[in-house]
Amino acid sequence: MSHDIMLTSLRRLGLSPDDAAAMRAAASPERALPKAACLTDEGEPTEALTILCSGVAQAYRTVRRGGRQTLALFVPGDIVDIQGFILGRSHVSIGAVTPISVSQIPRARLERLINDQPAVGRALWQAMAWDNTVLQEWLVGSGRRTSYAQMAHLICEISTRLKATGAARGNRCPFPLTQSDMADILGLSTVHVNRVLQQLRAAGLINLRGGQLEVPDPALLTEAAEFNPSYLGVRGQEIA
Amino acid sequence: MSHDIMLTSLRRLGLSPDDAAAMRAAASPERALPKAACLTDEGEPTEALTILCSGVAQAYRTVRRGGRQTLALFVPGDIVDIQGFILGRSHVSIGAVTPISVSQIPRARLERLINDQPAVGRALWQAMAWDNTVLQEWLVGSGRRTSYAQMAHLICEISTRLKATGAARGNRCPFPLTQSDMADILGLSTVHVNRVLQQLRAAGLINLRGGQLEVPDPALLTEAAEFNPSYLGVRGQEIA
DNA sequence: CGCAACATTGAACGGTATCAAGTATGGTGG
DNA sequence: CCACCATACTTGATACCGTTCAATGTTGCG
Repeated sequence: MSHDIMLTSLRRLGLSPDDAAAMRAAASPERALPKAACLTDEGEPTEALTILCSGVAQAYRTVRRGGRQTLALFVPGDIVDIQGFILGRSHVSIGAVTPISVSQIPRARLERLINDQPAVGRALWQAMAWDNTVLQEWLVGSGRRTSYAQMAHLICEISTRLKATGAARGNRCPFPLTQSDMADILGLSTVHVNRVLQQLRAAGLINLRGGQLEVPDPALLTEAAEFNPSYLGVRGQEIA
Repeated sequence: MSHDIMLTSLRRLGLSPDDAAAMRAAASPERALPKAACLTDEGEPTEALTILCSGVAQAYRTVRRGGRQTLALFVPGDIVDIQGFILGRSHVSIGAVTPISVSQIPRARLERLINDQPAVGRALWQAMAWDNTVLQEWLVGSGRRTSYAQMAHLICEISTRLKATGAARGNRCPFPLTQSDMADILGLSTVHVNRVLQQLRAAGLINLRGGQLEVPDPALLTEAAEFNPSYLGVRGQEIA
């Protein structure tokens, strides 16, 4: 089932059915990791391309004072740390936010594939460019948005990306992050996250409870978040 | 002279002499733009790859409330907005911080080059990955560093990158940013930038005056900035 | 049932923005 | 050579947003 997610998301990167199938064929069986597990550490050589099959993962950097900064979130179907693959060494740590399962393509096999099928390299290059637009959007949020808009934006982004994997019913979707996860991700205190969520609830923008998110009026939330899904590229598109 | 900067920096991306020369040959003559000029606007199709030959440029996104957020800085030799090239459309605006001059390679010619010489595409892909590490570092700064460390970090980054273009004598180098430029880039008020710079001066870390930066003890500044130049990749390496 | 994780609340502190002047510095026309 | 102006830089007072510390409530699970 989650192997299908891998194929679907590769196809959505613009790969032909053959190329996507070739990549899936090169991938190892799924491996499960518990919540908070660390997949790779900052500075390690990257010997494989990792694809997230289930759960939520994050890329982060640790900082002397003040713990760590989340740099990217990954939902099922996402390729994790393409940058580490192309540079040969990861500049970020990868951790599991929830329990996850991943599949990997060894470097040698992927390099051969890229060499034989230039479209594969091109698709990965583009995927990295989209990762970059997401990072830019986060920097805009961190630098120029109120915590209120940032929270709204995070909720929009996560729910949009999760919906694209097919994990939604109507205007409800699972929301796997706890308040402390969000605090960690946005660099806010858990206390403040709690208060901002209450504001969002009071404004009628969200209904978040027990891992389930309901957005009564998506247009209103989008407005408050200054959210424009175009930066998500292929990730913003629903699965047919 | 600045055409040499282009060749040098292409070589530093890992391109062979032939590939670098081919790219230089494909590039248009330099075009000059005044300070504050806008090279491309958010959302425009990207029909060429742009290389900065002189001056300082920035990529930024405009935000409803609160002006704009700088997402990248470019110094001579840098390729501007590779992401826009690969995605076909720029998601950021490019502006001149100081007067600049640029040279461009039309999309069609570059696509042909990438097709014929896979190493060219690979080098651009890697260059984009390094852009990504810089962006990550900025997000870390924005999210987890004090304005004091952020300022110190910006100064380290800019001076390191400028030095790599050969624009330094001993521990002095030109520093082309005004205090309001820095405020704009870091998302601080000019007032606060001024105060933080005074702290840095008082601590004996920098000597900044009239567009010239002196760093009495680089190790001290690096320490205060939590600056580790490894994230700059090839940009951090001095020209031999 | 009891524990652990998650969520909520209040009070006080601090960093940074904002507003509002004031002080160099350098270039330009008379 | 000087008066003038624009740009860059500096300074002080005040307000607000988000943190920190310290509890307290709530939920779900073994």
